Amino acid sequence: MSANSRLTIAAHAVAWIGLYQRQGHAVATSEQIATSANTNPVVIRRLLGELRRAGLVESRRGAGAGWALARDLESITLLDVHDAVEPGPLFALHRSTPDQGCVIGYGIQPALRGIYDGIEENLRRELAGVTLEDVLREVLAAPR
Amino acid sequence: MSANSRLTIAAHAVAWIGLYQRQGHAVATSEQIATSANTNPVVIRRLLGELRRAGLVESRRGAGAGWALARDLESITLLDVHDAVEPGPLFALHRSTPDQGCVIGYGIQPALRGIYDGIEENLRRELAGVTLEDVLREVLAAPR
DNA sequence: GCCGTCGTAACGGTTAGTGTTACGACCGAC
DNA sequence: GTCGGTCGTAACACTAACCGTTACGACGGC
Repeated sequence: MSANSRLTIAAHAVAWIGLYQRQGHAVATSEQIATSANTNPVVIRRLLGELRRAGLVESRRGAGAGWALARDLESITLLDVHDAVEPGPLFALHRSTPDQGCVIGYGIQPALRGIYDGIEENLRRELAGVTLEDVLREVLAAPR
Repeated sequence: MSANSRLTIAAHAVAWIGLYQRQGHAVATSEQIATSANTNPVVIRRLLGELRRAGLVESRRGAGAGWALARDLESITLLDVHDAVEPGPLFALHRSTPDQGCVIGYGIQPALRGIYDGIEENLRRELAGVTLEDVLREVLAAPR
């Protein structure tokens, strides 16, 4: 499947809440975020729910309810968001285990797993090096 | 994203052909490779067809037909295979363009694209650092 | 009690990957 | 020239994931 946009929408939501809070508001609603991201409020609530389980945001219910950051933008990295909304590995191995009687079939999975693990570890380091504060700064730096 | 196994199966096929040729055989059939990878010959032919378009393998038709490497295992990298069988980007942006009247919605796509591009460039460097010769060596190094 | 928002279930549409069948195209062997 | 094995590719069904949408109960400030 072509890549999905879960990380993008989740990062969008977190940056939006962060900026909104800096403007003096206590909470942001899924409706507001959905308007900015041009999607459905339920999509936002689902993603933010996963971020809440990861301890990145908090939600309040009842009247005047909405979402707030649980941590500073500086302490939230793209890796945090990624791990919260993207469970699977980057590359998958065979769907059904290859022929264990074949030399290649026997050794290919350990070999590729080792290679893939190293690559994914590097990817995670990259994602961990970008905070949502960085993202917001670059967003605000866009020329109009 | 639920990862797919196209890169894995394609690398499996290339390594299999490479080893088979070292054992003195001229060509490998999709049937043989499919048996090793525990999948369907058509799946192998489809993937190898993309590798052929990328200039990594060659195919012969008619009787005694099959597949052969077009280049040395040492000169084929995981990046070559990846580019041949995985067209899309790693992370996708918004499906529908965000609200351009919103500060976040306006700047988020350029910001994320820049970040994503840097990460993908690093991923490509990693993949380019692993040859199919490396893969085959690690495959054969598996203890029985 | 009212009303706005979250939380979540349920459903359908879209897309991609995968497995499978089928059949024509091709070509070496004989 | 025929035969038989393999590629090349279309076609279809199945699965899974993501996404959008509707609906409705839960919650809590007012």
